[in-house]
Amino acid sequence: MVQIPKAAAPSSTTPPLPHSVPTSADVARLAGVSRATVSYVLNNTSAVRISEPTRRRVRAAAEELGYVPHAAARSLRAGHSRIVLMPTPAVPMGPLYHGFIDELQWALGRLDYTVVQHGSVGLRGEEAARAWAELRPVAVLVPGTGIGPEGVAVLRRSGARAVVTIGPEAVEGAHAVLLDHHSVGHRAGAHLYARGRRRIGVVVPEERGLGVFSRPRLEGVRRALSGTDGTVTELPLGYDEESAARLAARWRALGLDAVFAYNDEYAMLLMRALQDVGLRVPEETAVVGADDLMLGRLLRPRLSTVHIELPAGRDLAELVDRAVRDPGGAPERRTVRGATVVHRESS
Amino acid sequence: MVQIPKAAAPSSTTPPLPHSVPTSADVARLAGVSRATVSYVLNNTSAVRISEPTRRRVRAAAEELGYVPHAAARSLRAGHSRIVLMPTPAVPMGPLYHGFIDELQWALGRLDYTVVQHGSVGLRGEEAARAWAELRPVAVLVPGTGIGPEGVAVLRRSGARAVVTIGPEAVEGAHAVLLDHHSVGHRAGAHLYARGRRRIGVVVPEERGLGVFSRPRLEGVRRALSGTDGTVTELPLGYDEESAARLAARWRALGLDAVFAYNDEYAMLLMRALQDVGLRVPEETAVVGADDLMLGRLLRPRLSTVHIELPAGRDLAELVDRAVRDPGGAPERRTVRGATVVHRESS
DNA sequence: TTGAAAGCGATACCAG
DNA sequence: CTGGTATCGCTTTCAA
Repeated sequence: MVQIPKAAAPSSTTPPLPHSVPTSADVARLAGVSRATVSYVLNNTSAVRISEPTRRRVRAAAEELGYVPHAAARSLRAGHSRIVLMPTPAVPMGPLYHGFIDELQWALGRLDYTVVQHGSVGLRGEEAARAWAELRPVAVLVPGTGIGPEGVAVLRRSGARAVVTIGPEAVEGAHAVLLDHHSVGHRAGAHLYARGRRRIGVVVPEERGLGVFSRPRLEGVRRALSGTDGTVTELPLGYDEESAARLAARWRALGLDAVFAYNDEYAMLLMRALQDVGLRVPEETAVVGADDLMLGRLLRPRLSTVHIELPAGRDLAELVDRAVRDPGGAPERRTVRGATVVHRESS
Repeated sequence: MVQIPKAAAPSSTTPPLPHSVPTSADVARLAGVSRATVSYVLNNTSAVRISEPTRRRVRAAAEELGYVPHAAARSLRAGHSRIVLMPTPAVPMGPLYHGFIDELQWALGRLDYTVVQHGSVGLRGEEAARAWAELRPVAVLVPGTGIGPEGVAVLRRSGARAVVTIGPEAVEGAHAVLLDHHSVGHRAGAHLYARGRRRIGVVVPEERGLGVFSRPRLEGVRRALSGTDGTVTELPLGYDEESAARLAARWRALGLDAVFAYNDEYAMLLMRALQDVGLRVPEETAVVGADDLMLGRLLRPRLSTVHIELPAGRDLAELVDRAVRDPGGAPERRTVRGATVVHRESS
């Protein structure tokens, strides 16, 4: 552990500042009052009346010293924090997800929570949960499948009053926002079938970690076509031009008349490659993406897509807040079924 | 402030757990040793030799109770944290930036820092700095222009051993990674001029907050053309199809033969709109983007772009680590000049 | 209206 | 080798 001398010998570049961080005791000393009074004034404690002159002296002293309260000390004393922890997913997420996180963060901020994104490098399961628990968050929002029942238990034991998973499956003991990837695939499959397509390809990204999302989407397409004369073909695809070109090269051999491309970005990649080998979209092959990015509207043909209605950041923030206030409540499971096909020109 | 009873009356759904969080004292009690010994064992303190049987008893007790150390208490005692704070920029950032952040977070994690992203809702300048300072981070990485010299001073006074700004301009007292947007524009301008274009438009996004980046880029184009027979026209553009369509509708009237579109996303938006009104790219109008996203390679014509060489997350992480270990060192200013034109088909 | 003091959880010194 | 104990910065009774 690094040694930090409490007061370094003033270097020549920093003349007059031995530079120890001011505490409330320093403020008290300067204002000529007790630390208690400082606390009362700075927190506007209503249960106690402090004379106006005293208040002014305290505030002035705090200002002069540049006093900033110490969050860790405060929450140690209080016995709880306002930290909402969000592990950063190891998987590269798209713009849809990033937008969602931004909104959520903003909404939680409004409710006076401090959002902490924690990149847990290479830790998994219980080990990761333990690392998160050290921060004693009041709530934990876990995207994807970064946690199991044991992990949830660890967090609850460490005082987390709410654990919410955001992903394809629920976890014992935690609240869950269930992103129904299955229905995303199902909608896409049904749409393509309804438009007369029968031999349907489904892109499965090769990027590791995406399987959690792509598998249920694939499964959804399968389900949509089961019992019909339609067939489903799995198409591994890496997110790069060569991979797409390779796939496009053997496209005619595959004999497919439609493809659900996992999401809009893979769809753009693949559609481009198909057009480059002379395939006509949608005449010879229909293409459907997902996520409804701006991008899709700009393609020619305009990309059909599955619009996914993520929960508003505000709603999720309120779910968290409710769970924190009533930690005894039964785990809420909220399934997001907002998948709808946006039919444009590519299908 | 919310009142949280220390031990809630066990609700009917949670039968046998009054559920107070285990502390090192609990572990000590269960293991039949003192808290000191627990600390020694759990931290593998080498200065002190503890007998193997005792170690086992302590570890077993910790395991049984599900003990997790309390980060706040620890760093309170230690007098410093390993927190690196990164305020989330209020401005919507693109995939380039998100990738950079991910990498940085990962690299800092490897150096055993805890990265905390803090969404400071609506706070600005010194006020924001104060909110950040409450967490007593050992270092603060500020993207964009979220902080001034006073803010830096607040953070340093609160014990931050390194403040690094990542953006277009340096701030007194802080280390700086200078993203040279000026040269991005300059490169684009010079490229277009060299290819015979003379009446050059420059897209300026209407989205608020992007001005910090777009202004220097515009200025760079101006500089590249100053003293030549080329002209520069400022083109406000919102990130939506209508705005692009409006701009495209009056394009011929503008009499431009080239446009630097701020970045690849705006470039795609605009190029699409131009093509939709029958303009040929690049014959009638050349288009250049920036950021070198995958997206650009997929467009037809393939999008020329300015590739921006962001510092590797690893390098920046090392800069932070160095600054933390030697807080007296003079502020490093590292200018990122890695802007190079990638000439494809649209120019 | 203000002050003294206890204590949150963990660590590290100094005795034993 | 192990156990008291002071301490980090802050809040909050309880007394004065």
